[in-house]
Amino acid sequence: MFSKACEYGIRATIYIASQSRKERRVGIKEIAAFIDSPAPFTAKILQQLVKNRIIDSVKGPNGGFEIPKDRIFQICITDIVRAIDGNEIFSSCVLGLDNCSEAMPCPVHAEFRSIRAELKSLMDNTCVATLSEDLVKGKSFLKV
Amino acid sequence: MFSKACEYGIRATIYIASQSRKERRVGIKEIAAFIDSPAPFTAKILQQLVKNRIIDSVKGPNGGFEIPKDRIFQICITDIVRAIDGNEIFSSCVLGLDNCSEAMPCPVHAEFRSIRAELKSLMDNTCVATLSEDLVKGKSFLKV
DNA sequence: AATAAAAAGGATAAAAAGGTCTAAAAATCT
DNA sequence: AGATTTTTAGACCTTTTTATCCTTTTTATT
Repeated sequence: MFSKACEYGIRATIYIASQSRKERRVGIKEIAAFIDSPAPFTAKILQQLVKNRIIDSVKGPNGGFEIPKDRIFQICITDIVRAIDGNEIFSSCVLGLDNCSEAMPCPVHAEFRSIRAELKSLMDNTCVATLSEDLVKGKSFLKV
Repeated sequence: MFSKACEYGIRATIYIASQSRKERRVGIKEIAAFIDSPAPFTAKILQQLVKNRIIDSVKGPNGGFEIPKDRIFQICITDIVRAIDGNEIFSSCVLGLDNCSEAMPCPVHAEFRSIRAELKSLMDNTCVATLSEDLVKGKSFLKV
């Protein structure tokens, strides 16, 4: 469904959010260890998230990544996916046709219409605040 | 969502089914031209589908690929996807965790539970007969 | 029997995704 | 100011996916 990069990106964002709730900035090594991902690769992905204004970074001693507290309520899964995998997952044809549309639909176009809308809606309405809250409470996990 | 191989596999199966309805066997070149896919690569994918008893092949002059008429009602999208991409799409964690489960869920596990079930149900209940019928009637398309 | 037509199989190549490494830049602390 | 810590940036490597090509096998037709 998502690329590896996107999976790591979502997991990292949720972890950073969980720590930002406690006013803690976290470094790349800590993030990679907590979400069980390759550190250098994860660093690359976080750079993309910084450029897309999803997370903030601070260099130097006591630096790291963080998310302003109010912003964790605004960031939804869609934002992270768009920043890393782009818009294709929402817009492209299930069977890979270049110009699939209501006027010239692929054979499964109608069948997938509503489920794709549901998926989009789900991702639009699931914010990082909720996801990180569950993590903090020990109700969800980011590795194993 | 699906690999390129799987997209071609589904498109090819629908086209073969549409011709099998008319008792026509079709060769790889015709299939690739109709669904606008690379012929040698598509041939490889069809081999997998033959091994998985989704389609039949006949060698020699007037040979090609076909699907017994009654079988087009039994083949669903799930069958094709399983034969090519395997079961991961149905079973693996959205965020890539190895042991994501109800007991140790990833942060989006609950959110995606019902939509994944819907997706599975949709794919289980969409058969090649319906899809090829729409194609024959000119209501759906397999290229451009 | 010879020929031609078609899929099957295997080796190879190109492109994309996934992942690593090192040097540079920025910020803090002493 | 200098040393240290941390992100940033870019080049590089590896694996997987996508795609091609050539030979072999099978079958039908003449």
